[in-house]
Amino acid sequence: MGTTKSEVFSEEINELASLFKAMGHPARIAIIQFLRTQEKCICTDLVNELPLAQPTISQHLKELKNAGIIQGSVSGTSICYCLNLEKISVLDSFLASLKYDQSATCC
Amino acid sequence: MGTTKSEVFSEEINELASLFKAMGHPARIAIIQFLRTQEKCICTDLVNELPLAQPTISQHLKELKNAGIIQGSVSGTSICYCLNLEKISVLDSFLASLKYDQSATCC
DNA sequence: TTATAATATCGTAATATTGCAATATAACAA
DNA sequence: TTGTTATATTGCAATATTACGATATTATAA
Repeated sequence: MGTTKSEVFSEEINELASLFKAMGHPARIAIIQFLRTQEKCICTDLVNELPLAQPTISQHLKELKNAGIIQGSVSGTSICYCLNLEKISVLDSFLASLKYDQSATCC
Repeated sequence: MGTTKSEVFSEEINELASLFKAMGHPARIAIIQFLRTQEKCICTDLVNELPLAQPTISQHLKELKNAGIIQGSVSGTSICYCLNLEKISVLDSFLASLKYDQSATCC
């Protein structure tokens, strides 16, 4: 126990869950919000922006990257991290599909 | 350590993160998907539908309820759980706001 | 009352996550 | 080369999550 039983669920469900999970942390939401407002984003900006240590931020960036929510391209000594709108759309479509089904609310 | 440093983030960010977190598990996505297709939903249906033990499903339902993503009303011996579209909208709006900001993609 | 059925709670083992100091790496500058 | 700056990785302690058996609760039925 302690491990999520992902084997028993469809790939689609697992993908959605891991995307949501990647966004399920305040630091990662803050990172995403900051990325939205920046033309380019390098990690140092985040270290100055967020009240977390550099290794912690690096770790959160890695998780967002693993989930595919952000992309990073090396740019000299720094790195440009950006949102991957395709993945955002996957979540957005899922949520939208819930909203447009009226029978979903019965309580 | 081991605890999320929520104190250092805004309430808005923490609320978004906890909603995303609540959806960040395949069983909970499956529950939400199942709720979407049902007129009414009682827990037994889920126990038959999902390959998880009853206490596990009950626990996941509780987490979704705590986050406000579903609502439950007692109906005799069983319980009718339903989606709370308001919370879904909170997430949906956040994601939509990311999509409509073109400067977000620079990589 | 006694049974039964539906759901919740408790307790706990296994595992995952979080945060960070220390350290490593990689690119550029002097 | 030697520094310096930006980011990543390692290791680890503290805490959280997951899954489920056992058990409790609650509502109705017999």
